[in-house]
Amino acid sequence: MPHSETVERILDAAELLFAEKGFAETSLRLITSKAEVNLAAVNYHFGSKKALIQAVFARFLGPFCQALEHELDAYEQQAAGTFSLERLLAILLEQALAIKSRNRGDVSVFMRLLGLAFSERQQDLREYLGHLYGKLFRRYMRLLQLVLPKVPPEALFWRLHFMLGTAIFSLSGLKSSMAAAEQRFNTPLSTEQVLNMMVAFLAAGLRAEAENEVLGSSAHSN
Amino acid sequence: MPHSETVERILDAAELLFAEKGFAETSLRLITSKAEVNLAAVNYHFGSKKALIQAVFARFLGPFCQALEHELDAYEQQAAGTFSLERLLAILLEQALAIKSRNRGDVSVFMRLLGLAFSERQQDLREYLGHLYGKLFRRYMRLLQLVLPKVPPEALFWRLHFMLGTAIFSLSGLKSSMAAAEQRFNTPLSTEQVLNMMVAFLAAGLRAEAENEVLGSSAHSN
DNA sequence: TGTACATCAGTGAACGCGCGTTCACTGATGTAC
DNA sequence: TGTACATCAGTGAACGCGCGTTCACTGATGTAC
Repeated sequence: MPHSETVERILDAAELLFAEKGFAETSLRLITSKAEVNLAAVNYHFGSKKALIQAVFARFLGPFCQALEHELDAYEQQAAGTFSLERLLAILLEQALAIKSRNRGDVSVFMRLLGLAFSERQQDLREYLGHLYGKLFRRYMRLLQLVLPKVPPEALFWRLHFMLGTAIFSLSGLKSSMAAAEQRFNTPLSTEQVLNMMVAFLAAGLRAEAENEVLGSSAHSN
Repeated sequence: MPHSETVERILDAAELLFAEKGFAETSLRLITSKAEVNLAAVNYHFGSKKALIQAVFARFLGPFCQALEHELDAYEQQAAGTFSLERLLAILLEQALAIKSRNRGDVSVFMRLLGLAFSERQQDLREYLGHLYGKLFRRYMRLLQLVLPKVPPEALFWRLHFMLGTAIFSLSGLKSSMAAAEQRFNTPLSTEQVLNMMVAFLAAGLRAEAENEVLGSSAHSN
């Protein structure tokens, strides 16, 4: 998929529209008319709608993972054994935030796309991403474990899932939540302030002492 | 929308298929053939696909909210001023779990539908739900505030969003995550054990001390 | 320098298909007199 | 008890529409000789 202006315009339009409406509800006609490009150009350059979806993900996840990897390298060298959980979380969120300005979008676009990858019926997309970025995911998990030696690996696995949920879900709807918060409390917050709150929330959750059994075991087995 | 066997069969099929594939990718033909019912029956009984979607939500959210309200009543009377955060969270998750056995589904169905309500382009669905269940949501938030007097309301608002994300996201993919965990650690967990871990994670996150500024304020403004 | 050909980004119109919805109709059940 | 009519759940076939994809084609640019 080499570069031409048409290719870039299609990717730009598709990225925004997918984030806004999901894959199924975004037609090629909508994408090409927003991109001011011929309808047939998508199939000419990408082959199919499915391949366009993968190209959209490759274009924004590639730089994100590269930058994250680079930041982790730098931090590992500099911090040399004295990692901070908060800093590790902040690095992750900062990279998500950095993607936004690169793509003239806001974080929600990035996070909504990530959310789609998990929630939509795109099994092959998930496999494709897992194959490309699984290594980085495992590296991040290893770093977290290093910082949280007292948390058993099984618990860490689940807490990482909980954390993913918080990040993807809350940042997907960040704009509308910020509007709701401002209307309610009359004090506008910056994205950075919200992310700082999120880091505090996640760090405390990840550090939690071992759980009690609070659910009634009367509960309904699976 | 009174009761007839046909109506129930349509709702059952639609509930499962919507949870599995989303709204746009679930056609009426698919629903009616799974329900073994005539194609025209959906429009006959519900009027439109959109109205069917709302009916699906009303059917499972109604009982859920009623049960939750009832449990909160009981707990408020019994605990009389000595609430526990963990118990409050457990009550919420127990009700989600109870819905599952009522509907012969598993929790994922319930949570995936909830997730759809937040993520799909169904603005009127969200308004409809907000109107019906906003009161209960605010009651729950008030109870949380009571248990967490040291957390400022603004922070609690955000932490509640973070918590929603964890619950909806992780429980949506619960089955596949549990399979992945079992493959990785060779020790099968029950749904209740996962939920206990989630309560511990959320309780610690909700209780977190005030946040530090860990994000570089070099960051890109919104 | 000129001509023939290959390459390739892009186009316009059409393809068949599955979609949500509509409509005239059926057949069973209940009600009025 | 019998007949006429109303109601209503359900049906089969068709409607127009928007979808992703295909295809023959154009026109500009580069290459070979």
